[in-house]
Amino acid sequence: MKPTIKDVANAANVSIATVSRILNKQAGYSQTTKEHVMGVIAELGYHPNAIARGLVSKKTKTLGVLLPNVSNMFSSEVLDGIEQAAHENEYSVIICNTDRNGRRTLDYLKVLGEKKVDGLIFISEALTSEYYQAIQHLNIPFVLVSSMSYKYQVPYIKVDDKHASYQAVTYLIEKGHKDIALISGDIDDVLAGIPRVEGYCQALRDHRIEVRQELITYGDFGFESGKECMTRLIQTDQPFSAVFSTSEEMALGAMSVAHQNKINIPEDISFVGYDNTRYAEMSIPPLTTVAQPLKQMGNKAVEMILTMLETGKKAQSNIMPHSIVERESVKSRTK
Amino acid sequence: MKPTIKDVANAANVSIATVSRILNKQAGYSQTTKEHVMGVIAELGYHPNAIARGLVSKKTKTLGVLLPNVSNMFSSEVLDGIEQAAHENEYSVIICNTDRNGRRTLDYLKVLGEKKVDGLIFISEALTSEYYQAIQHLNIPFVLVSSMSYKYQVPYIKVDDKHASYQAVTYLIEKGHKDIALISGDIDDVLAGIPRVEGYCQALRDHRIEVRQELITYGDFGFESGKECMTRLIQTDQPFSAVFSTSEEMALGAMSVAHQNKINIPEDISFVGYDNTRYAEMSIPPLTTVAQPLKQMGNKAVEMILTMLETGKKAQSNIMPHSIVERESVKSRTK
DNA sequence: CTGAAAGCGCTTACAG
DNA sequence: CTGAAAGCGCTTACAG
Repeated sequence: MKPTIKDVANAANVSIATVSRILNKQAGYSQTTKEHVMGVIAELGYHPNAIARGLVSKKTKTLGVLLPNVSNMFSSEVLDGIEQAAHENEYSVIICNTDRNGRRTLDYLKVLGEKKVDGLIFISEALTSEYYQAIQHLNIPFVLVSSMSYKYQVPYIKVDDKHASYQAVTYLIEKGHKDIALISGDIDDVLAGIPRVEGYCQALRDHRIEVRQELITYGDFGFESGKECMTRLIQTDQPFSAVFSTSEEMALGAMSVAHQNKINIPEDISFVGYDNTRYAEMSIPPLTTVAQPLKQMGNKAVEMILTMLETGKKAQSNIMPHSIVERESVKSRTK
Repeated sequence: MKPTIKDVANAANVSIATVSRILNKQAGYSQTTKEHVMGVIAELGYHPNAIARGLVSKKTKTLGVLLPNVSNMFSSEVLDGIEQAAHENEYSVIICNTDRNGRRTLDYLKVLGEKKVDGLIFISEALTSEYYQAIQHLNIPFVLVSSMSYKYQVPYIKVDDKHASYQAVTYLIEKGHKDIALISGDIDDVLAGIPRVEGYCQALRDHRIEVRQELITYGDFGFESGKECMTRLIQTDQPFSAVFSTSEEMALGAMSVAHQNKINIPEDISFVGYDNTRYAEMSIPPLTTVAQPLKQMGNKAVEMILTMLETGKKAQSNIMPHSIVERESVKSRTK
């Protein structure tokens, strides 16, 4: 069997207490015994049992992350950042694919509670009061990524959606576009839906361009819905020279439909996306897009959890900077 | 504080042993006491501590998965399948981003060992003898996904790479193509590199088409390398009407370069990819590709682990079926 | 500088 | 059908 702390204590002729102290770099042993014990540990190939340690220390050095979809670039890149920062700080991460399903989420919350994770990260999930209660009960730090709550005071980290959207549309206007269609996510989405629509409207108004409802369509952030929206847009027969899509996937869907309809990008219609996942540069043509620093947001999220773990206080929320990454999907009509 | 098993035992006036039995659905209590205890549990909002349970039962109900890259569609989709099957069987999954780095991988293996995961899954990682030794030492079931080992008898689950590649090229030949370029992954890659090149060569030979080295290029499976390969291919000045790329990302990279060079797809050059991640259908034009059942492979991998956990015996390896998914990136030149 | 002992929250023989 | 007790592998006062 695998050696335990007892085995090394016996072999080294010391008590398990001093082995423990040495392992945990606490004070209370001479340099000599330390060296001797370390030798025995190496010799025996001893590794501490994190489960036993967790039982007494009440710390598991693991974080739970709940996300709506693992095979989606947006969450993947945030997850990448989380995993990286976690590993650097010697934490593990357990992933939970909620599928945006309430029961599933609550179920995961139960499991994570039983497994005693030290902290929780929600990626782009709206925080229902049911979730909030459950987490409150767990009594561990948690943060929201690309989401926030008006009702509860929960630390979050996100981009200013309205502002980002405003800038994207302004960018298009500055490139000489006036007839700009919008492909938005869910209208009911208080976080990634409404604010981005507002940013769009505001930008138009600030430039004295009329907001036309026929040019606004609503999808669900996914590829298929982007296709549907674009199809509807084409069918309205309203002319437009550019489309701003509030997710990368919808932008790609819209571009596919454009391509099917022999619409040249950007000659006939310009496109601006949102997110800046790896696939923005992989599309044809490469997508100009509003960039969210996804990986950094993931890093930051674990930093926040760690701070909360250390200080016991709520971390401060962070609004991350966004930017426009110019590629080749927008045609300038200014000259 | 959170109630423990002791609290419910006290409140219910029974011993912790019977509470434990009820919780674990073992025999040894009357229906009456069961109901009574369940009532107390609900009332107290008691949840068992999985860490304590794990310490005695030697089972953590968690699996470790090591993958070279989390923000990559291939691994993401396999991971999705793993997470799903794990959750259905009440297992959690800890993700470890190895970055194809030996030290990192070994480090993760150490951590996973200390955290006592019940099983291990490697996604498209070559099994070095160093890894093998380390895992052997852990003494837990593990399986390889989209990989295998000639040296060690480790259960794996993958597609027949050579055959899949053979079929893709044959498909192109049947569509009337003779000058077919190849964009392969690493030449040194015994698993996803060489076999696919062999399949390509074999298909050509079987159809009495000369294999020309100038038409074979090597990348690293990534987008950028796909671009580079395509650039080189164009520069050789050798004519070709189709390219087969052994990864989706490289195919997308190659298509981007084609687009930049005003090469029409598929009118001028046809493309066939490999993997069939979600992005195959999202490209312009939608990519015809060799499909690997990624999500199913993930499902299957956990099934194998569970079987090994139950029977204590090595699971049988699985060769999963591949297929050609026809989309719009190949032009037929037969008529 | 070091050790004996209690305890973390469970499960599992063992005894009745 | 039920309980007392040992034990899983650690950490942490406490005492010396």
